[in-house]
Amino acid sequence: MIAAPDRTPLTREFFDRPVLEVAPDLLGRILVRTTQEGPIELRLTEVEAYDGQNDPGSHAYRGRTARNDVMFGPPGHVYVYFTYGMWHCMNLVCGPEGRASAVLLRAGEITEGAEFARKRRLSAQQDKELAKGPARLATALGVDRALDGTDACAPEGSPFTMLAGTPVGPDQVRNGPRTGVSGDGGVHPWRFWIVNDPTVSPYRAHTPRRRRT
DNA sequence: ACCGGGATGGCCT
DNA sequence: GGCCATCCCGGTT
Repeated sequence: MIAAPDRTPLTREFFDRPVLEVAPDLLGRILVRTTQEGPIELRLTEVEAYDGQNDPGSHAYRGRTARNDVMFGPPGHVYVYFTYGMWHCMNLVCGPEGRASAVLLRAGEITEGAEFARKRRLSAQQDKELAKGPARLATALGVDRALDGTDACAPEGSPFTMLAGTPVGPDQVRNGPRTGVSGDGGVHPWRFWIVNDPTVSPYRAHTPRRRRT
């Protein structure tokens, strides 16, 4: 018997904890993204922690700006950024307020509303690729800067709702260096994923862009 | 598995 | 002014 996922929304207190506690605890939880067409549900399988303090990899490392403003606000809200001229990625702000820590949502399994996600991810060959990678995840869920600052501790029917889902035990969690983070040298093993999950994105070390010829 | 190209905003000098 | 970015994709080996 497999217990049905718990559809109780996560409270703000859940996010008002140190980011290294929250990040692994998010694995197996369910993000509901309610779009115009209908709800899409994503079971989180891979995340990364970013701490606003003494973390050169964090967008908040050099202080508060218009772009990262939401990270400095209350926990449980969504920080969306735009990168590489093409992509959006989404984070969940953690506590305490003002510390500017956040969890990057790197991958997940679409458990509901895949028909809506497929329309945004036409290049995906299989459903397990729909949200395999942070920009793919944001694309599948129709997330852009317009949703920056949205509360994820909101009732179902709101743009975002985090549900308790089915947390995974410590034996199912693995961790390692963060992906694509410059200036980190892999010193922070702050990437967390569910062992052997097919939706987890492959590890890529950071490679500096070469100038266009 | 491993490349290279794509594209633009943010932030530092 | 100029670098580089919490990356993806398609082609090739």
